[in-house]
Amino acid sequence: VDEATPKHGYHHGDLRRALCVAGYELARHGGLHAVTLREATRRAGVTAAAAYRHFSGLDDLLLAVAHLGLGDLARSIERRQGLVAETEQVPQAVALLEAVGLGYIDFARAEPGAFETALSGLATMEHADDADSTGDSGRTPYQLLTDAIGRLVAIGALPPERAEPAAVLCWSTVHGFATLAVRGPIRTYPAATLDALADELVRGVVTGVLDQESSLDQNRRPSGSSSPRSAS
Amino acid sequence: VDEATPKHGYHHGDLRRALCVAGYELARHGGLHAVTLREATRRAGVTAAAAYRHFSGLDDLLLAVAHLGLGDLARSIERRQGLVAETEQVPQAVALLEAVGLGYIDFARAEPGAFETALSGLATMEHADDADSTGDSGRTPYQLLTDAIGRLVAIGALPPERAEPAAVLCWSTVHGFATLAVRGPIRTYPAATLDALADELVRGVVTGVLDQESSLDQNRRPSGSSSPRSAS
DNA sequence: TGTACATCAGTGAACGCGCGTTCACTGATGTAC
DNA sequence: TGTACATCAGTGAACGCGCGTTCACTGATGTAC
Repeated sequence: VDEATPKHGYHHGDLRRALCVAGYELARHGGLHAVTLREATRRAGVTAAAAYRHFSGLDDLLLAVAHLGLGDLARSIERRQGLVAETEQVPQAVALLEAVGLGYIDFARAEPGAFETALSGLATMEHADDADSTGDSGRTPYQLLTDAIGRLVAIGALPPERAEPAAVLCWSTVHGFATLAVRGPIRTYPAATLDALADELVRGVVTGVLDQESSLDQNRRPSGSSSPRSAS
Repeated sequence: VDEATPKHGYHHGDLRRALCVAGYELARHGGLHAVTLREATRRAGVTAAAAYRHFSGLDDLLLAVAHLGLGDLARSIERRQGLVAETEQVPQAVALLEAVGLGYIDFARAEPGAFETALSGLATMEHADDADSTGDSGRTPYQLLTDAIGRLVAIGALPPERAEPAAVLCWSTVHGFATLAVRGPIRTYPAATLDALADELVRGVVTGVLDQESSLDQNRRPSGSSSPRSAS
């Protein structure tokens, strides 16, 4: 992800790459909305039409930019996981799952524009097998999440049929916090407060997911479990 | 929120209202991005410049549209709260808080475009005291949340100093799920599955928030509770 | 009650903007003989 | 090794688009006498 090194090989060298990087920079500073074919080509020192040699159109560039964001998100998670100390099997596996959530929140707070772009729904996160969308371990953010949960299943801390709902619940929780911390009402909180809240949130959801009693008996309470639809 | 009833009183009747409604309709069908001064005025059967008699510009209209969305969101929450059966103090208060989350998720799923617009950060949710942003009870979505939590505090189910973090955690969790259910990876899940997941999620977070043991001792585990910043 | 006037909501035309996309082109690169 | 040629990455000009915003205007409304 280094800039303005045109390493001439052919005409431009690797214009596709340069456009991706320029687009990603735009995303970082102005969010999804700021990523534009014309501005990306301008940054790359090239005519707008040149982009069409490497992308089918704007959407194609946006997708590539989103993949770059997912890669950085994966690296942010990997960094947190790298800090997990070795200990007994279960607590370590728990810590690795918590690191997924904490790294996710780190990235959203450090790079709100890139986060917004990566998670805007352009790249369907599960199927993002693009090389750019993986971290140093070669895994996408989603794979890092499912791997951490798979590990808990493997050591018997989570029943296999709970793996998928667990992934959804963890991801929802962390994603919501990240969103609110970036452009929601808690964006003005001091960083230390957000750190503490993030820790608590992540610990809470992981604990909840592993707690059989609260997660297995879905019909615990008789009050309406179906949903009234259509608002106003 | 009815359409095309110009109830002539002055020139147009109430053009400001008509433009809000037209803009809200655009938001419902196409999301924030689809709300445009020109299209809203077109829908209202009026020249684009006419909007400037009632709004200072596009942002002003967007804010008004977001407030309408918050109002519908509040009503969606109130609908869920209306279904809560009378029972003992604590379980009823718990059910009222859960209803906030469930109504929030209902609204996001039923009206994704309106949801996106209302929560896009235009209206700072806590300070949205506009009349349009309140439900039938005269309270905004945020007030409905803090009221439900305040009730738990009042009956001694939650220590007062936990009220604010509890609000943040509940909101984050529910908001994340709503986002992922609307345009995230679980948007393709069958409705019944999402219903079940939403129930589980909401119950889980409320339980977690009320569970003193997991929420009060913040330094339970020694592993890093500060945060490494800056990604990539 | 009727007329003159001030107000002001909505008009219609125009502005500049940046965008995505197209097209015939040019000129550097790599290849065939 | 040198020349002729095909390839194709990037050019530059142009297209139409819808947007937000401005401006002098008009004509209906409400008010003062």
